[in-house]
Amino acid sequence: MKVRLGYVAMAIDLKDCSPSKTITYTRYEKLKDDELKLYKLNKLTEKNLENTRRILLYNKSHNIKVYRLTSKIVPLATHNNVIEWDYVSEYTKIYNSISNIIKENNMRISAHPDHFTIISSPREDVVEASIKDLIYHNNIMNAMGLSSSEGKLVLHIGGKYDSKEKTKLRFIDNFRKLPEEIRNRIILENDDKIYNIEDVLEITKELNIPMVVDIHHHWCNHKEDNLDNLLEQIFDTWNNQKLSPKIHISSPKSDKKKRAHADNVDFNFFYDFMKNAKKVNRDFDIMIEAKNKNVALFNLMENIKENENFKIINNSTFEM
DNA sequence: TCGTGTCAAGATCTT
DNA sequence: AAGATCTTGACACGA
Repeated sequence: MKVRLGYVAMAIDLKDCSPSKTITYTRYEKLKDDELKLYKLNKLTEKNLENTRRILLYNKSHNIKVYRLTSKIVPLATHNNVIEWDYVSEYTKIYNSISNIIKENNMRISAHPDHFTIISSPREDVVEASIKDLIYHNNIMNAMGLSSSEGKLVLHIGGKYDSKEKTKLRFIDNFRKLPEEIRNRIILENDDKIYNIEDVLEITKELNIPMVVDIHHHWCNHKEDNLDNLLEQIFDTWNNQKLSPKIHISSPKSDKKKRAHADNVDFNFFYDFMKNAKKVNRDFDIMIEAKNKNVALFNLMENIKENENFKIINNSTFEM
């Protein structure tokens, strides 16, 4: 069973390399005229794309194939009062360069629109804004040459609102109204408070889309502690996909802050899960969601090296 | 240049 | 009905 590790958004040891530089709306508003506003948006976007490119080159040199893009490449991208501008054709060159790095190195690139993007909300304005955000992510992925079968967007189900059951139905209804290209990108994740693995599986099976299980969220929010039965079902949601299954992992920060992410991934937390995964015995990828980002990945690999049950393939890949 | 309050966005709990 | 909290990296601003 071969497993690859990946990380989120930024490499913390790369100096001055944030791919999420931004401007607050308050400050944007204060800028003298549209020309200056546009200039500012352009400069930040260019920098973020360049830094994303640097990170991908870093990943290449460290043999890291799994990476999640930041959602903040284009500042204020979907803000209603910000001038509409073309953040794609302005930078064809750099998008193409990014695309080439991804293709040549066979990288798996995803994105995770943040918690404001909720298609199950009973509020129409929230759903509308969410669709706008999905379109933005889709534009970025297309610009980077990532097809719907490669560039996936991870979403959560949403809040509880009236009831979980009604919300699930609303999710399904609204999902079906989305453009096909976007529907094909969406994969669903269990959350740490409301929608557990069983809830998410119910929806992904109905919509025939993949599920990503977050082990930390599962630990915070579950009916059955045991993953044995569920993991195979979760991995099976990927059967008609080009990509192999993916899971998210992080470990609780402390006893008091169970839901917060720790700096690194606790090896025992990871190992407990891996024993479950071994029973399914299928190749998959792991997204590490720890404060120390890429360094947490390297730290975990160090622990893995010390354990005789694993065989190291390279900096980010191992067999069990 | 360093530290700290604030920031586009939602939802939920408290008051 | 309004405010605090969750969570996050980076801005904004003052010392």
